[in-house]
Amino acid sequence: MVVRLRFAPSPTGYLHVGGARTALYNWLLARRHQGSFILRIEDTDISRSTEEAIQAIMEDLRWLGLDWDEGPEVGGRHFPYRQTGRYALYRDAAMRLLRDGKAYPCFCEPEELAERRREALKEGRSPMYDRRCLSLSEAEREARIRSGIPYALRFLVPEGEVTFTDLVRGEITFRNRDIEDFVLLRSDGSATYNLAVVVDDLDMEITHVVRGDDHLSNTPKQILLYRALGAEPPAFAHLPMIVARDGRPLSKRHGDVSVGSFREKGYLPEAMVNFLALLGWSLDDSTTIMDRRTLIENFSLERVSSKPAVWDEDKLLWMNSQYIMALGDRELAERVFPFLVRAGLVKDDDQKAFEVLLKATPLLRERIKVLGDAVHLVRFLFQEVDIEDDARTVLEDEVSERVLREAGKGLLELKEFTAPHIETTLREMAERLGLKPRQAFQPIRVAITGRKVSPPLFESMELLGRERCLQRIARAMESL
RNA sequence: GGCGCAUUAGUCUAGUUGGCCUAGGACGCCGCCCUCUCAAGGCGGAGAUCGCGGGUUCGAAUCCCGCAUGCGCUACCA
Repeated sequence: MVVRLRFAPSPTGYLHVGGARTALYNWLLARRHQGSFILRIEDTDISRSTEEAIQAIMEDLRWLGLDWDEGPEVGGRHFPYRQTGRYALYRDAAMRLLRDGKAYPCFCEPEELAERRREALKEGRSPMYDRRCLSLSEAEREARIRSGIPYALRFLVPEGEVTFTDLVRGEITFRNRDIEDFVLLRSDGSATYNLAVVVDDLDMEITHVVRGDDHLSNTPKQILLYRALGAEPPAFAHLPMIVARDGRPLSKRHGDVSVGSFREKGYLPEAMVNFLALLGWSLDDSTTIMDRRTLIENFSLERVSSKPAVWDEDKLLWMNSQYIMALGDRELAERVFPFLVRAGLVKDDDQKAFEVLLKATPLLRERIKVLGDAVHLVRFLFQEVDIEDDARTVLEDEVSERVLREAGKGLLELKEFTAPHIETTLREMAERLGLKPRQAFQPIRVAITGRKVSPPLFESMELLGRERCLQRIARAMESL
């Protein structure tokens, strides 16, 4: 069997990490079994859906490397891939159910229903729809329809129960009497979510529905719909939610968890994918770093955990640093460069600046966890320094002036201005002055980079060049 | 209120059919080494009576029952 999986976000906002993981698992499964991965936009809620959100979601998916075989911008046999425009399909299905006596019109007004719900809840009863419109006589029903009273279409939930095997959690049973006659078509004629997904998944021949845990309770309704439409339901798998440390669902309160924000901070998509994959799934008892290929070859729903995963940004950060360390010089420089541009340190097309960055890359690699970290580490290479306040105290030490003066002299006389020579000279100087390396080098570091923390001093100096090093040392002395 | 799902260290998890678990790996944390700062790296360490209470069994994190807690659904939202 050719598997077909889909990711069906509703474009009411950006893509967050939970959605990204759902998309990833679907994609992984599709790739693993040489099936299709479909992107479908669930914009039935027109008032909350935006075009920007659709674009942003697609951009984030592409950044993660989750390409879709069918969907917006790539097309496919089941066009269109957003629910707006598929109304006819939903209506046809609904009308078929109505004709078959599996659905019925409901004339109750929303306000009235809400009121009844409140009452039921207050009295401790289940707030289920009481089916009052089901008992309307045929004549009465006709009369109301003819007089133009707006009505919704409700699904007539049959008796019995629904049992299905969730690929993650096993067998689950719901009693139909706990399910109310839910609305299929709103009184304005639009389809509700439960009708739309079923019709779409059916039409798009989806074989596996892999989605968040929050849809588990919707599943029996959808299975009932499949049966009523005379179709076989797909396989279902419900992923545990991703929650914050306090155990609550991730939300804005817990910081920015949009995929885009991680991209902007300088996380690598491959690290993101690796980390996301491990949030609820594991290969074995010890493997943590896995490339895309390994993921594809090994991913399976059987090894998906059923308990909620806590979003642990510390671990993501560590993982990102692992991926950064594995990058080659040029590759890393190319990825870092745009961050320098954005920080205003260099111009987009500054080839010379890129070459400088490329040479600095080996000094950076083990010192940054996200690409954005590079900015403050290499700033001194592209900008005159402004000595930071807490670095100032280093210069206030009484030995500083002597160190800077001697260093300046030594460097001036240096034949070759390269890291090894600089190091030899400065170490000799330190010894001459009876100073520990740290005492001798910190003032120089501050003078050169403006900060107490920097890439290795001697290499940094070589990169900067003798001229500018001497200038900075002189300037630091003046400021004393 | 009803229904459903979940419960191994601060965190991600391993633990597929009960014994090889004196519960394994990773992040984080602590200490030492290395060292021009910061990292990276090396070595070592603390941290879980497997939510609680019963039961089945020679033997349970693993099976059964109950309870508690958390989360989800219970919309003419998705």
